Amino acid sequence: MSHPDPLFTVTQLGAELGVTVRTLHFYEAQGLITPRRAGNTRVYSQRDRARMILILRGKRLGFSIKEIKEYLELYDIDPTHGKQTRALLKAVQNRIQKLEDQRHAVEQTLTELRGIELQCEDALDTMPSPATTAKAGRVKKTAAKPIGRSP
Amino acid sequence: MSHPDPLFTVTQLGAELGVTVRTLHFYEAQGLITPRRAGNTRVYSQRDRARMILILRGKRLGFSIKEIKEYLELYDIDPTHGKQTRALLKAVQNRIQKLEDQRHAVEQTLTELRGIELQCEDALDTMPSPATTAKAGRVKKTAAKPIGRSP
DNA sequence: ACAACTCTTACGAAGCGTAATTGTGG
DNA sequence: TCCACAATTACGCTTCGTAAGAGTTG
Repeated sequence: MSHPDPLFTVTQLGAELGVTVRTLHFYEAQGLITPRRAGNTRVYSQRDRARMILILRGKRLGFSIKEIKEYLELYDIDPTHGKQTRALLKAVQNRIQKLEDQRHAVEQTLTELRGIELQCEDALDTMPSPATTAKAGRVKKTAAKPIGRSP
Repeated sequence: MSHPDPLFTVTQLGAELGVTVRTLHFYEAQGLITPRRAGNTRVYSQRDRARMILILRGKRLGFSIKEIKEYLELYDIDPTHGKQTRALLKAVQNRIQKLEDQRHAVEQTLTELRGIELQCEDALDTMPSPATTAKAGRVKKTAAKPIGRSP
């Protein structure tokens, strides 16, 4: 019962959580955490640390600072955590939808990029080598056009 | 032979390419396009239009303005388009790598989000309904805790 | 005196959106 | 005179990184 509430300095908490001091300051300025002060110096409690962990998790999952803040505010106010859970569920489902869309976009872009990759390689094959202006065997004359015409 | 080089105004070109006037101005400020001027008014040529199409394609594929600019500069200078093609190939391969990484991250995040989604639904089931403080049958008492413990 | 922190203030970056204000041709 | 479009200037948004300058504590 000697340490019911260990405290941290910015640098300590930052090091423990793997974020910079600037980040802690920033989240505070955004109203996500409100460490107490010893005079002018910030002092972080366990509760601040816990909130930071929630915040960082939210970030990993792609939520914005604003979204995370709203969530935390619900969390603070609603004692049953009912509205809070429902809000979170909605947010999570929205996020899932966005990520699935994004996955589609990534797939499409990858496909297109691989096409261009092939065109480039093909063009380089059908081209005299950098210093060897004419010597190597040019094999196939398939029109190269690296970019710009196709789609 | 009446129209060897049709010209456009900002609004016209913007409409045709599906971008705003602001975008055209911005790309010009970034040095990607340099339309001529009729007095003070911008006049876009076919060449400008062609460059814009290249630019927009680059954007679709996720390249930055700076990358696109470098590419266009090579394209302007190198007559054989050799260095240009090799540079493009590298850039494309880098981009492919990044997108594959991103795809991985998206998959992971989706998995985690679906887990949280289930936890939320579960918690809401195991919880008295919003106004019906106690009446419905609470079935399973699986610890709910929507977020925060199971990093 | 110096190292090691801490604090505050503020510009930078990416890619335009969104005014706000001022022409200008018809 | 009024409309429609053109131009310039510049702040806003997001999430911190990166100084810069100043104070403190041991």
